[in-house]
Formats: sequence, C-alpha cells, structure tokens
Amino acid sequence: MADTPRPPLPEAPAAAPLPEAADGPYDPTAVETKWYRYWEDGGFFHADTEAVTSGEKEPFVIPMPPPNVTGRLHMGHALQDTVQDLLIRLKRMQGFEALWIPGIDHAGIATQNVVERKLREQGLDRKAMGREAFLTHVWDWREEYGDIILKQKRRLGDSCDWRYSRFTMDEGFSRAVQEVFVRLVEDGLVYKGEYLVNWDPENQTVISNEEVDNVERSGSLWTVRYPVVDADGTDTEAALMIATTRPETIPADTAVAVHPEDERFQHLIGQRVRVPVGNRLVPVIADEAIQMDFGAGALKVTPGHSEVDWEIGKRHDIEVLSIMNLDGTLNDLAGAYAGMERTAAKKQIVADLDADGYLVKTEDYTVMTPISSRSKAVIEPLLSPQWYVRMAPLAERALAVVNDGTVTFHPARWANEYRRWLEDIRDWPISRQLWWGHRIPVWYHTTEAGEIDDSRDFVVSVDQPEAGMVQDEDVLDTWFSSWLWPFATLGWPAGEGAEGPVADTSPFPMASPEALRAFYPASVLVSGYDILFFWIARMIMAGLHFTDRVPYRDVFITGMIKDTQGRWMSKSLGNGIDPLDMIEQYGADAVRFTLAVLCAQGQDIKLDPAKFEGGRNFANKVWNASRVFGRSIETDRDGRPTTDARRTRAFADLSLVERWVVTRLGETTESVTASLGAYRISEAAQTVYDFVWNDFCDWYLELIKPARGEDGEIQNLDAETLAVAVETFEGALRLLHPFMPFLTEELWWKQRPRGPREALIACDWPTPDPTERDTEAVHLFSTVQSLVGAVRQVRAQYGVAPSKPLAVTVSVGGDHAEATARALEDVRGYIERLARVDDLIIAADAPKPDASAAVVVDRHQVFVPLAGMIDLDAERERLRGEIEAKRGFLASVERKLANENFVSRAPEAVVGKERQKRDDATAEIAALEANLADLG
RNA sequence: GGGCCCUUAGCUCAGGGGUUCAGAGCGCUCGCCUCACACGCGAGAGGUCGUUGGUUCAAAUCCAACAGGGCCCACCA
Repeated sequence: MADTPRPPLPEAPAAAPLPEAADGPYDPTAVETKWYRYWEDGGFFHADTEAVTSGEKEPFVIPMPPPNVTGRLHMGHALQDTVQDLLIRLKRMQGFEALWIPGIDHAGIATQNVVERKLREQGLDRKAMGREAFLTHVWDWREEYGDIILKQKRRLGDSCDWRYSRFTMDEGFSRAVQEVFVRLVEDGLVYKGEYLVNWDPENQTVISNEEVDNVERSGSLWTVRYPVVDADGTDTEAALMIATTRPETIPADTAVAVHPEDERFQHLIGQRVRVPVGNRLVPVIADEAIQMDFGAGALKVTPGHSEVDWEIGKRHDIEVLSIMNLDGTLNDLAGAYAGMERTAAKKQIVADLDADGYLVKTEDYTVMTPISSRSKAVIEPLLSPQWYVRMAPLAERALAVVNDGTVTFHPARWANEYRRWLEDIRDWPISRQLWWGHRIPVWYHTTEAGEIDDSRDFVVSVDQPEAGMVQDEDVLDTWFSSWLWPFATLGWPAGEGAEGPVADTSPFPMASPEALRAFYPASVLVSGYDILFFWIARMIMAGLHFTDRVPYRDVFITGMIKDTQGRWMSKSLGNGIDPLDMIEQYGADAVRFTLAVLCAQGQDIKLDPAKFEGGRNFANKVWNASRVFGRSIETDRDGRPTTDARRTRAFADLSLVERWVVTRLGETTESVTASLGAYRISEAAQTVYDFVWNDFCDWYLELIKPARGEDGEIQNLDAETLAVAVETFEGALRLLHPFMPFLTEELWWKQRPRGPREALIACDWPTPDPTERDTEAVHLFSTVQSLVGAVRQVRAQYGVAPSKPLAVTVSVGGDHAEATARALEDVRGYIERLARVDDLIIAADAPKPDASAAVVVDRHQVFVPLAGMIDLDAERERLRGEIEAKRGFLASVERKLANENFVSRAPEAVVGKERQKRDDATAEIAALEANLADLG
C-alpha cells in the first residue's frame, strides 16, 4: 500500500524583513507559528516507507510515549519532547528517514474518572445511565478535548509525522489488542484465576502492584487476646496474644500462626483458639514466616485479606473467608458488623474487643499502607477472579536482550532497575472493572434467562463466536494496549502477512505491512523512569513475544522535572510550571534550549522558571549576531536576500581570525556530533553555546564588524568577509537547529536566496572538512586573545576608560620570539581594535617603557605606559603576590619532576608537559622579577 | 531489610585518573548605554570537589567505610 502523496509544496514564506538597528530583542511569537505551518504544510516531517524499502535511506524511528487523552502538556512532556525532537531533527539532517510516531493513550481509569466527574457536575450518574450511554459521553469527550495535548506539542516544535498518529482505542489498535489477548490465551500465557488482588474500593476495580504506592501512615498496633479452647471448644486459661494493625479483618481469621521453633508455643501448635470476634474456632499452625520477636510472636491468619496470610494459608490449606464487599463495606460473614464501612467497622470492633476484655494493648504504630496511585484510596487485598498474564516466560527473553546488549539503556544504570524488576516478576492482572477500555475478548454462553451459563466453557475470540453469547464485562488494563505501541501503531498484525484488519482501515493510511517492515523496530525510546516497569519493560516483552524482535535498540531515560525544592510538580501543590506559559514568555526555542542544557545524564531537574531566561538570552544573542553581517546582505522588496555570499578564497588565504573561527567551528561540529551520538544532550548544548557566544560573537564578530565610514554610515562588509561570516554562521545554525528549530530556520532564510525546499530542517548535518583546520592559527589567535586580555586587565585595574586609546608595547618572548613577533605584527589590527590601542609596538624582547604597568602572559609581556597613574606600592605588592603564586606552582612541578617514579612510570607526553610547564614558569618568574626590580 | 543516586563557588548544577578538570549559568563587586545585542560588553572576587582510609608515579575523578540528603523495591502482622 502506497503512502499518501505529499501535499503540494507551498512557497517558502518570505523571511521577515530585517529589523532596523534600533529594534528591540528577538520576538519569537510570529516566527514560531510561521515556520511550524511551513514545515507541516510542506511535508517536512514526513517519513516515507519507499525511501527505506528501496534502500535509499536508513530509518530512524522514535515512538512517542503517547500522552494520556486527559493530559495537558506539562514540563515532563516538554523535556522528553525536546530530547526526542532533537534526535529526530538531528537524524533527519544526517540523512536518515526519520519518523517520530505520535499518538494518544486512552488512559482507562484516568479518563473514566474525568468524564464521570464531569457528568456528576451535570447531575448525571454513570451507573444510572448505563454502560453504552456512558461510553458515548466518553467518546464525545475524547473528540472534544482529546487532541488538545497534541496541538500543544506543536507549539514546542515537535516534528512528528502526524499522519501516523494513533489512538490506543482506534479501530485498528483495538483489534490488535484483542488479537494479542487471544494469542496469549492460545500460548497459555493468559489465564483466569481467583486470587488475592489489590482492590481499589473507590474505583471498584483491581489494579496491579505497580499501580499501588506504599506510604507510611500513623496508625495503631492493637494486641488482642485469642483464648485457647479445649477439645470441646471451651475456653481454657491459656490464650495467645496477637498483634494486629487491621482488627476489622478479625472476623475473617481462619487460623493463628506461630513460628515452628518458638519454644513458648510448642504445646499450642495443633490446638485451637477462639477468634474473639464472631467466636470462630480456628487452628494454631506453625509457619516459618512468623517473626518471633514481633508483638507477642503470634500472627492471626487472614488469607482473604492479606497477602502474607494468603501464602501461609495456601501452605497449610487454611480456609479463606472474604468478609468485604467491593465497595469497602463488610458483608454478612462479618456478622454484627455487616454493612459497616471498613474504617467504621475497625473502630467498632476495637471498642467491642475492649469492652469484652480482649483488647490487651494499643500502641501508636507506623503502618505501611497501600494506596491506589489513581484514586489515593487505601487498597484492600481482596479475593477476586481476574485475568492474568503469566510473566515469567516473557521476562526471561526481555532480560536476555538487555543482558546481551541488544537493548541498551542510557544511562546504563537503569538496566539494573530493569533487571531487578524482571528477575522478581509477578503475574500481571490485566482485567479491570471499568467501562472505558478494550473489552476482554471472552465470550460466555447464556442460559434461557439470559444469565451467564457457568456450566459451559467460555470462548476466547475477537469476534462474537455465536449469537446469544455475551462478552466479558471487564476491560483490559491501559498498559495492555500501550505495550504494543511501537508495532501496533504501524499496523501490526497486518504486517505479519495475515489478512489484517488494519491495512484497509482508511483513517490510518500510514499503518501498513510496508510501514511495519520499514519502521519497526524503532531506534530509540525516550521516557522517564517513572514508567520503566509499566511500559518500557512490558513493551520489550511484547515486542519479543509478538514480533520476535526488540521494539527499540536504545532506551534513553530522562530525569524527572521537580520544583525548586525537589518536590514532584503536582496540581495539589500548585507548584507546576506550565510549559505553554514559558513558551509565551520566553519562546519555544528558549524553553527547548534551556531544557537541553539541564538534561544531564538522567538526573532529576530542579526547575526554576527563571532558568528559561538563559535560553531566551541565548536566542537573542544568536538573533543579534546575524544582524552584524546581515546588514551587508541585500534584500528585495519582500525582504528576501538577493546577495548570495560565497567564499572564493582558499582556506589558507583566509585571515587569521577566519582560519581560527572556521577551525573552531569544525572542532565544535565534531564535538557536538559526538555528544549527541552518545545522548550527552547537555554537553552538546553547552558546546555549541560556547562556540556561538564566546568564539563567534565575542571574538570573530568583534573583529569583522563593520565600522562607520567617513559619512557616519555603517559600511557594508566586503564580499569575501561576508561570505565567510555567512558560511560560518550557517554552520552554527545547522548545529543549533535541533535545539532551536524556529529561530535557526528564520535566520537561515535571511542568509542567502533559497528555493522552496531548501529549508534548514531538510539540510545536511555538517561534517567538518579536515583540510579546513589550522592549529597554528588557533595557537596564534589565542596569543592575541591573551594579549588583548592583558591590556583590558590593565585598563580595568587602573580605571582607564574603555574609550581612551592607549599606547602599548608587547615584548614577545618564548623560543621563537622573532617569528612570533612577525606573525603578531601581521595582525596588529586585531589588538589595536579589540584593546583600543592606537600606538602599538610589537617586538621580540622589547624594552619596557618608563612608568608602565606590566603584565606577563605566557612568555610575553605587555607594557602599558601610565605616567602618574601607577601606584608603585600597589604594583609591587601585586607583582610579589604573582611571583609567589608562580613559585609555588613551579615548586610543585619541580617536585613532580624530581620524583623518580613519576619520570619513569608516567607516559612520556605527561612528563614532557610537566617539563614545558617548568620552563614556562621559570621564564615567567624571571620576567616578573625583572618588572619588580624595575619598579625600584 | 535490599538496591540505586546525590554531596564540587552564595544558589542551581556540569565534569568522572594527569593545571587547558578546578568549570558553566545565575547571583555578587568594579567599570562601561563601545555604532548586533543592557536579554548586553569588559575586568574581578569566590571552592583544600561531604569525612576518613586505601589503590596509583598521579585521585574531585577508582575502591572501602562513615556522615548527611533523595529515590525505588520489600509480606514483620
């Protein structure tokens, strides 16, 4: 099946006219919407299967973690999307067929709750209206609000191929989910069983262990007396003291347990005790699980309401009683307490025990309480029939692919967390007692009366097997669809050669066997560690089981965004930072760049909104940088550039600063490419920032910047200078584009005339030209930088106005002083301009003028005559201090060199470096001392 | 109870055997509206890299213990 044809390409929007010199800072708003529309309309985000299947391009694929349909964009999305878009744009530029698959998750419980709450506000009740009507409301809600977050993501600049966008409950996806259930049943990996589950009485559904948070709560530990009875069931004098935090479950006690080696209770093992609530007679059993030193050393066994007890009960074949209803009230088995809510029942039972003389002791106690991460309700362990996935076989393969490196975690330490979870995996309860979700594809026969006929076997089938059968009421866990994301989005199972239902489902033209072949497995998954178990691990299991391949090669785990105090951002705390507000305030590029800088190796980010100022300032810096030489680019009436500045000089014929800046750009390119390749996002951001700000702007632009002519007008740069400026700047724009797509695209179009498809987004990622590298130039230029720095230092120290020209003598030292002096002579203009010097003498070992300040840099000296301005005492003091520091340094170097072990064992290069340091330091000290002596 | 992470400048954090590794941003001090940018420019101050041991010619960097802070797992009722 062919991809939909690309939409006709629009003309490139005219770049906005360059602002006049007096214009204010960069204003991102108009720029961002303009370019997003251009990219999207122009099909620049598109990934086509043909390019891959024909072998023309390698695929690079990222499946976006589908945000919840109830979601609004938050900082976590902004961070993760920044990383994903960065990688996608980088790879697209590097010539990959880059596909970022977006979508939405139906988010079972969350969505059902949101809609239910909304209906309640309108006076409507979910249960009263019934399943079908309620689901209509949910779908309406989804239509109305469900895509908001994807629209918000466009503001960030996300370059997803929206044609691939999927919803976990769209037709094809639902089909895939049900298909998966059926296959797992066939494979013997799904079973139904009645076990103790985590029951959420609020939402009245089962949830998985991963959805339960254990929190410490202050509670009580009650010690209760259980009388031992004789053979007739009559109380004896003896009794067992039992400590419990959950007296409301006493009516469900079906045994009492002690440790088999506990001396105190040997004689009681096998006897019976009377449960002081309900007076049930239960056996005393012995089990290793009992802690002798806890409480009085005896445990009440309540297999129907406690996980530990369930295990103990199983070992000893103890009766299981369930005394609770699904809404958290006690049932008839609780006798007098039937109908009471569980917390009320707890109070009442304690009061009654106390009144009847069974309560021995009440202590304050910190109880680990299981809480539903969804509803925050206290979880009740409850006996309930549910569907489970047998996880051990799936986990085994998922472990293997991480252990053998088929899947790599970044940073690597998350692989340990992953292993730990998989090695101790438990079966996954996948049924949920909800209405919003994928209906379980299990069908039951019915009786004449329309009831489910338990006497006949159920049938597992995607479609209704025969008329009259009814489908299981329950739906599947949300994650039971999410775990198929990387392949179900592409049309699986249609790609398996089966006559798939997806291939001809018109709303998803991109899902096809070809797409699956071309774009699966994905390349990298970017996600937070909060869903490592929920999603990341399960996707790997599903990928291996259903497609026999890993769903992605790399997993990039980001840190989580916290507030300035390190707390999770949450609605209830009101400490959230809205990314859209930040984009309004600072611009999307600024937000992205800031997040990229902060995104260091999986550490959590304590985010202060003021940090976005840094990104904004940088965006502004880049914007203004282009104006320096941008003035020299001619434009037509629409503001489009007409000057096509191209370099004609060979690299060797460039000026020193040009060879320097081109070399630096090459180094930067190499470094940024390497950092991004290793997922060191912040390092890459920092590197390109440093180049643009410190090298390109502070030195290069300062030197080429046009001066005003005689008439006071700003002059244009000559064509050759302009060409290098434009080309270098274009190189920086390419490097910056993945970080700051809008700004860079805007500036890109201002540099020279371009055709409609020559957008920056579609440009090649730069590779440095090895012949355009000049380490000599770098070295000489750094000497210039030092000398300029020295003059500026003198200026600042003596309070000489920056505008006042100075006379300066540079005494060049070092091994090749004459040659260095000649080289510096060639670029004397640099020093004159940057240090504002109007009388510059450069010579090897030039004499020191009278009454001048002296600064030693490297092996050179800079003399600035400042008659009458020098405080001799202060100058002496300063020199002495400097000499002392230098001597200390020299001493440490000499100590090192005197060390036999060091000289013989350290690499030659390291030793050589130390020798060089020694020689330089010695020379510098000599120079400093001469200066000091000169002061008298 | 097990495991992981963090502790570096006033603040937020990079760096992860060898003086380009003692750094960045913010803040602070001093001087500048220098004709791209005050969302700016120039010059500075400010850390014995949590503590103690060890490995090494060499430790902020590797190892161990300890002290703080945080996170994740876990059935002491």
